[in-house]
Amino acid sequence: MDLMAGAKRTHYCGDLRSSDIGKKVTLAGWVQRSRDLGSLIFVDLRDRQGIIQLAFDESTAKGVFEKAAKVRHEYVLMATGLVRERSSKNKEIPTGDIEVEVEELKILAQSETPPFEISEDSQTSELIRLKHRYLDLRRPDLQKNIIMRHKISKITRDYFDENGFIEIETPILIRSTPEGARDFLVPSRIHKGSFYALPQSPQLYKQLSMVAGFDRYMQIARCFRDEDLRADRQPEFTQVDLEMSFVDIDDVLNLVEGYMQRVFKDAIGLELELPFERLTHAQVMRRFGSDKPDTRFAMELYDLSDLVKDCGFGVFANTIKSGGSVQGITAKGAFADLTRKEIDKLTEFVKGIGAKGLAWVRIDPQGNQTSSFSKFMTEEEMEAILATADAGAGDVVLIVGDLKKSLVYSTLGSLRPLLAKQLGLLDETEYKFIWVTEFPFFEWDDDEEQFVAMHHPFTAPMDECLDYLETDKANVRAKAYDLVLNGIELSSGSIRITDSELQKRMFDLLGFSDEEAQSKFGYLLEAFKYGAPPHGGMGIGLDRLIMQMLGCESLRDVVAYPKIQNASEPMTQCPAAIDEEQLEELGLKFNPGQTKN
RNA sequence: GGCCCGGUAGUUCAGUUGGUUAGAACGCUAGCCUGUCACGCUAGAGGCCGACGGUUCGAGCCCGUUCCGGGUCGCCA
Repeated sequence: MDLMAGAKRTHYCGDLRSSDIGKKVTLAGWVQRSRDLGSLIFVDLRDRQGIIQLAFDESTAKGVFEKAAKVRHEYVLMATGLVRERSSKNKEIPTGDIEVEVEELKILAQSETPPFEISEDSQTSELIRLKHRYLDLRRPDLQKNIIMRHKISKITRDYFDENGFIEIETPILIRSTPEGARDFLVPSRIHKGSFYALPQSPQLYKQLSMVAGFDRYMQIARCFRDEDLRADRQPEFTQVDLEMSFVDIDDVLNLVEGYMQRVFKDAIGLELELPFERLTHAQVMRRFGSDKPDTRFAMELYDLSDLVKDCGFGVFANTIKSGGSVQGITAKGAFADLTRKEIDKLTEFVKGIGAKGLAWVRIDPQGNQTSSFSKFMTEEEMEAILATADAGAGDVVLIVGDLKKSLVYSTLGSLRPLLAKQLGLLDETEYKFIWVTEFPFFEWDDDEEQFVAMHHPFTAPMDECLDYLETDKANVRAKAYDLVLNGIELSSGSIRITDSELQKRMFDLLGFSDEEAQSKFGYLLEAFKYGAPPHGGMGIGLDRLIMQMLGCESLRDVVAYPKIQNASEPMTQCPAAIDEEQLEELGLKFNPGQTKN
């Protein structure tokens, strides 16, 4: 049976308007809802553009009317008829002034009752929706997101094309590199016992493409990381990956700013002001306690170490005497919100992330103080603290001290966004970008008790740090930069090392022997022997960007077929066991004793 | 791996100090209905109260274990 015999769709349901009145149209779509009034039937037909009302009444041919009466949720229909003005209009929908007086009706497919209603703002649990993602994706909000994603991808390609970039597809089956996140591995059938890895990013290939002379490369690249999931972290994700030759930091930053401006304007009609604020890593840490601060609100950190070093409160004084740090933030006007009980919750929170505790001062609207530590302090000392804290009536001061300055930062840095959310300081419609530059080159690793590379080993140090790479590791800064949007790390990049002498120094510093460097990155080092242009680039998290632009809470709302928290996909139930024969063919044996880690 | 929250009709939820036959709304089925648009009215079907074990005369409710989902910390150069 040829269901479509002779029929061609002429319009999308959601595109019809009053201007189409009198036209004969053929529509195809899914039944959103039908209202059977006896000898009058209305069917709301939905396609990706929207909904139109089909009308069946006494003038409808009998066979057609009876077919309309049989229609149920999510049946697939093709309807032909005349667009006419409605006798009673519906102001709620764009097509509410018109309807289609149906002459011919085909039921192209029936549908079982769906497990959940296909509607905007679904209240149904995500698991049930993901098991039937093809139904979930019929919902207008997800349709909108996925279509917007398409649009953003197109704008992205257009922008980079216009700026002379060439899209190059890099391999998905690549060599595993031991650095960074855990690799997804793919066993080789031909080379038994050997494995491909899925790329965490096209990093090395894009650098090789610079050596190859492509000069400006970009790719909308799928990347893979075998790490635990979060609301903003999927095991496979998409990156706008780019690399440019003959550039320094500013060139990359300027280009990416231009991209952001373009994509926000063309996709959601928002004009971003350039340039974005550029702050060094040291500056953002000192001011916000985080390398990806949300700068839509202030609540900046201040250092109380000098003020409390001789004070009567032993916790503070001893911390400073032992070389630690005491710092605070002030929640302006938070007296009513931050009750004792709420502060207790915050204390639990900070203990959960490693802090010893939380000292606090609450000032009521009349100016009366209550505090967790004032009984140990003189009046002058308290006054000095409140002056630095810029705290007055109605404010709450929160103070953290620790031997490790980094812990003080991370605690207050985590407290800031939490408080901002709780106190309603966040403007959901605001987009605040900042560049964080000059990341430290090395990071102190408590476990290994040594400095380790914070970035991949080809990241170039800042020029002025070249003199003391070996002698003052803590102060070596990299030509590495992040773009942060509303407290979310959107993208990350660097200028790379292309000088073989410098590269050798870096490997020495990072504890790579020549042999190790050769065996891990030999092909890149070899390539660099044949004329490597200076280059640098960036990877922009496309999923996160879209998520932010659309105001979504989870990546799953902007990825068509996402994984859930345990890294599986409920619809296809992957990952799944494979046949014995498949294992055998790969020369693999499953060891059930090692299923738990 | 740790911590927090959740799991009761198809869906979203309520369920009192532990006490007869576990409810509501929407959805579904059938009938009626000429301007609905969350149509209306009438009737009906639909439950392993996540699973296992324990306490008890009696468990949706209390205890233990476990499974599943969400968030988060670790992790993510």
